[in-house]
Amino acid sequence: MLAAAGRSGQSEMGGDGSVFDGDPASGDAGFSARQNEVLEVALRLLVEGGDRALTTAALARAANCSKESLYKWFGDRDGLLAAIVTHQASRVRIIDAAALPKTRDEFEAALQLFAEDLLTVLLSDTSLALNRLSVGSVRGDNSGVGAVLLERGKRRIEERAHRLLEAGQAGGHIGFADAASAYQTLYGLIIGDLHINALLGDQSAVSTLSIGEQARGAVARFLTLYAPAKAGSKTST
Amino acid sequence: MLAAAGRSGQSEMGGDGSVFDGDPASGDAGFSARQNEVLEVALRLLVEGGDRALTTAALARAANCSKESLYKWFGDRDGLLAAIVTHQASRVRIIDAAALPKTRDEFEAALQLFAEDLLTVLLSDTSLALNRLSVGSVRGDNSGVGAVLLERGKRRIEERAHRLLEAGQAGGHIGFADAASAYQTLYGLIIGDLHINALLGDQSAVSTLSIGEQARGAVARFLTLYAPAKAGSKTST
DNA sequence: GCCGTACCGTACCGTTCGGTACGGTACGGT
DNA sequence: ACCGTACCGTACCGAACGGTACGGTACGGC
Repeated sequence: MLAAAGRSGQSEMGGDGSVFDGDPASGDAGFSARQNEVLEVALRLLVEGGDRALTTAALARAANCSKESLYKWFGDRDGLLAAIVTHQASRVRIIDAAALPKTRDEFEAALQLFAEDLLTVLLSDTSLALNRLSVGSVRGDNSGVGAVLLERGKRRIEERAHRLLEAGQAGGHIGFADAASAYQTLYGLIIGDLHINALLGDQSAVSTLSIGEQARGAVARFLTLYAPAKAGSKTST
Repeated sequence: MLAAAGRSGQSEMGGDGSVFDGDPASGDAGFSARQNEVLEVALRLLVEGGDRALTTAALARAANCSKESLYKWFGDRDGLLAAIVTHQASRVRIIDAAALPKTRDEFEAALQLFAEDLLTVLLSDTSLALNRLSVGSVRGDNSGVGAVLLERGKRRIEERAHRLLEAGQAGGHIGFADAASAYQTLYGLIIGDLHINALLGDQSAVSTLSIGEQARGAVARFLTLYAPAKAGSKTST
């Protein structure tokens, strides 16, 4: 199982306004060019038609490749799904370390950017399709595609957030005792019930509020809660 | 489609500490005793084995009923799934109207109870299985089991929360301009990323923190944000 | 005693899908 | 000219599943 899945992050960069890399074939993750091409088509099928639309036959036909090649490359249908997740994860921009915020304004801006990125990614058609797929394939003791998505997607975002929070505390902009708890609060404030609603097919999800507005509100609330020099909260628990 | 699914809420009651009714066959929702019995078995199969374990043949065998009866009762496999969701929704206790909180302490207690209930329900095996099922069956333009779950499950909780928040504002315990926004904040603070993690099969979900602790923290943060007479927050947005 | 109703158990059908096998082709190396 | 590699396209197989049909049985009404 999981025949082809190696290599970790490399060659990160991001400059434009999008969270995704523009070039469909740039986010190498250990697959050949042809394989990435096929995975791209698979992803498209998945987004358009959901789980059941992604049959090996349909993928072979849509991608102009043979089923035999699919099984040679990915070994298994689950291997294919895992490969899709890995492939997509390598396409998401993760602003790495480097320019950690120093001033208060920089910190707030970084927080805002993180919130917007999180919302953009989590509510994108691609991510929703992938999450639906992963959620649907969790069987009892786990260890399926869901685990792959958790590892390749969520964990990385979580790490970025942790670094950001640590930097904020180091700079004296925020104060917290438990980083994990603080992160969970931040996540909750940003996402709310938007993600699960979107996953369940509720179209109204974000349309009411722009992503920028939603992110701004979340950041403001987060700072209200965790900014140290402000109001006299007794920090329960 | 959706052959047997009528009748709305009726005969609500709840007294013990659990969020679920104890009697498996009490939460009538328009189905006969035998049908509820079968739905109960279906729910068990779904929880134990996920989507793919719930085949009509397997259900018929496990519940000692014939496939023909299944199709007579629920018309369709989707009808069966919808019936399962409806059936389970009728089993969840929704503390209705009546004793709305007056004093500040009552309000906080009600908030705490709401948070604990929400966590208990959303992280229960049953709810997770149902959510996985619903999420997995969202095809493009929606209108599947996901919609049913949204309508029968989430909306009702949302309404309860709204009444609670309104009561809190009426009593002067909290202040907000937009109820929907306040609810979303409350939801986010309570759930965070626990729900999606649990849906993806992450066992560690709640084990770290007890539900009571998690709820307490969320309520404290919510009150910090929305209590009017406390610190001088400028209520952004 | 007769009939209708509701149900069970089993067998059956058509379709779909994962996975395999086979023949054919382009291409680069030697 | 020959061969290995990598690939495509198609056909095929076996299993599983949704859905239907049929025979049999318990039971209540009359």
